[in-house]
Amino acid sequence: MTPTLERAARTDAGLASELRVSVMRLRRRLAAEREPGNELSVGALSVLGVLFRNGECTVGQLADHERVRPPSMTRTVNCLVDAGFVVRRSDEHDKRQVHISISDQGLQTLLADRRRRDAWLAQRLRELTPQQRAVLREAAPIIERLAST
Amino acid sequence: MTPTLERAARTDAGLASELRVSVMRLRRRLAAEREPGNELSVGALSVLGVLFRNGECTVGQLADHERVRPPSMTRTVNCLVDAGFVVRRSDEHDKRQVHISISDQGLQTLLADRRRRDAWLAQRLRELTPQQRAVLREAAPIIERLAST
DNA sequence: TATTGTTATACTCTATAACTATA
DNA sequence: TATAGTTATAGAGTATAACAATA
Repeated sequence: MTPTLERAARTDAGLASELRVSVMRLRRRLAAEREPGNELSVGALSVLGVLFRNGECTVGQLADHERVRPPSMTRTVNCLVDAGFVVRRSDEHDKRQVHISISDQGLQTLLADRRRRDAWLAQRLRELTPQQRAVLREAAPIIERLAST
Repeated sequence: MTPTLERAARTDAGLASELRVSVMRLRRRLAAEREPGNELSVGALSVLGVLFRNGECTVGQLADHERVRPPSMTRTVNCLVDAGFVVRRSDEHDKRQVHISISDQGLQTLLADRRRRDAWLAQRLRELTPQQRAVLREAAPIIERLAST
């Protein structure tokens, strides 16, 4: 069908190119799925997820985990604090550090919001074959690993 | 190892969540790989790729293909025209339409730039096992399809 | 001096709304 | 009236540089 693309994908560079473009497009599509009036950005939701899974983190740890610069994470955390979804706590021993943890309200919002945000993608996934879903199930952690290198 | 996550990924909603976050992170990591002084944005490169593969397109077709709004595509095309990488051509029959095609300079830049841009990801891919690369080779077109639904 | 986080500022990419020209 | 594209403007998310507080 598309011999040039298929051949290209067999090389590392061709696969890199294909994967890069497809990831770019899906991310853009996902970002466009935000519902009107939704106060949580994609990045903020991701931070809530980290706090939920890993527990309390410092701003620096969150920045490293999300692969953004500290000022960007400060801004995201400010939004979450203003919304009452996380709480700041100063470290007793090293007063430079600020610990962030998810609040009850943040947890409830995370779960509800995640369900809502994932609805679009989950519906698209349901339209795939079980084999295709199995491929993505294997691919997701590999992509995650690529991103965290 | 991570029983909660693995269990979650077996449901469509869990897979959606995992895939969404990993795609977000990889995209951000890729965007950060832009070399200093590089005049081509990720979106502009993608447009050059479309023109290379599909030949001449209208602005509207490019906007649809890249899933952006017409004004965004106009801006991207303007950058490419200014750089001499594409050329505009008015339709003879319907003067509202503008056809865009890649120039020789654009093609050379596309190929060189793609090699350079993919270098980081290709290196990461080389660090994977052949099995993992095979999974990604299967996953890329599925992800592309998810994005274009 | 080095580290942690914040503030100030600017850049990139995208969107919506309003507009022009053409059909 | 409807369509293709552009211009004007705004918003979201990110970055770098400079700064404050603490170690």
